[in-house]
Amino acid sequence: MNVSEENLLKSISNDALLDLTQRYGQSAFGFGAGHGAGSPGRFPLTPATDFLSGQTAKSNESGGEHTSDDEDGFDSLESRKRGSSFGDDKSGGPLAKKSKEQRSLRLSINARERRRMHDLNDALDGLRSVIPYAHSPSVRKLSKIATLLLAKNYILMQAQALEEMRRLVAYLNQGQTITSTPIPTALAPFGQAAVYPFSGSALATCAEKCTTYSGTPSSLFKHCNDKP
DNA sequence: TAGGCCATCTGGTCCT
DNA sequence: AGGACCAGATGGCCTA
Repeated sequence: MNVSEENLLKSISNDALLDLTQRYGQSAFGFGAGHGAGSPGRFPLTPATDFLSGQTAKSNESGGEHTSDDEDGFDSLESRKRGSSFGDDKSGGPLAKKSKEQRSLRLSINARERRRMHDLNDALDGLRSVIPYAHSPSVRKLSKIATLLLAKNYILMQAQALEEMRRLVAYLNQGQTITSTPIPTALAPFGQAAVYPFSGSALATCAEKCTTYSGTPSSLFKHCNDKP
């Protein structure tokens, strides 16, 4: 990851991500063959506890199974569907001038790269399956960038919740009880409020969030209709 | 139709 | 040398 990408990720806040993911609930599932009529609508964030059950997505071991069409360079469905002229020696592509040996090498490299990207996408699918957003056929799949940003957000949320939990346990270990003694203000935010600073979290306006996180790249706020 | 997202190809660079 | 990784280019599909 280069520096600019890292800065981009660092600049994304919790709420920017919530908005970002909500944006993806407004249109039909839109990925490859999955395109189709879907009922528009926002997908609600599911409670974090739903994602703490220890469930893990199918592992994405590199070197896993691959379809045979990865091996020949031009038999993949996508390649044929695209009708790309890349490497098409019959249409005068870049490989037309190269020897049979060079072409074979190029096809091998292409297949390897394709396989690598498929592994990467499998890993992203695995990530999508364990981060908190509605997984439904009628809900559009998170984009790659949204997946990464939401995952980062989720990790930060979990880390913060864990810290709050530790503080609560430490407090209780001092001989206090929740029922007899009000929880100190410092511990009160344990839970959603700790990671969602806006009052009435679900009611926070886009403008409020955009203003608060003005450092967020504007491209991630394209959905915001009331941006200041 | 423009813009977003994606898959694929390609050449370069780095590592083993 | 071969493989992994990366970024740029290209074109297809979909949505607003």
